[in-house]
Amino acid sequence: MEKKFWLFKSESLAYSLDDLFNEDDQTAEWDGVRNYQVRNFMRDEMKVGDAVLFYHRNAKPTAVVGTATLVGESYPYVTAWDPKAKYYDPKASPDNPIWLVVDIKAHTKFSRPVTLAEIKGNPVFADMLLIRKGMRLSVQPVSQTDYDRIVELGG
DNA sequence: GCCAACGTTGGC
DNA sequence: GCCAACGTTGGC
Repeated sequence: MEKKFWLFKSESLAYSLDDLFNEDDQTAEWDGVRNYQVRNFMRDEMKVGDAVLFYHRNAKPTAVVGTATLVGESYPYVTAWDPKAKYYDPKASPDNPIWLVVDIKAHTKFSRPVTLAEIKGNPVFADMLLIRKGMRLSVQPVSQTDYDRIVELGG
């Protein structure tokens, strides 16, 4: 299966790339997805070894700050049907989990953030979903070309 | 904190 | 199946 490339948006105040590096094995469950398009990406397209750009929103500045790696395929978010769960969804059930999670492992921290302003200002990134209509997707595919460019800029 | 853009829900 | 109301995202 061909390797794919993604951009994961994180609320940096709630969960930053440093937090991910501080986890055991630098690995964490990416939960809280509540968008069907993103769910379908997770279900249908994410594979072990896919590469992830880690993006901080609500940071100063908003920027891609490093990379991570998908360490497993998606699996049901089993606590969604538990009323006490952080991301409780009354429509979820063991027969119909609805929502999925994936595990990602921190890979690199850029020597400098690649800011949204920089990406917007550079015509080579004009096709990125990040700055287009799909801006609101919290997880989105990126092309290998754009991935490589951003990694090169970030060092 | 504001608010525009977009997704989801629910009445009909 | 339409679409208005409502909720969420996310840049600023």
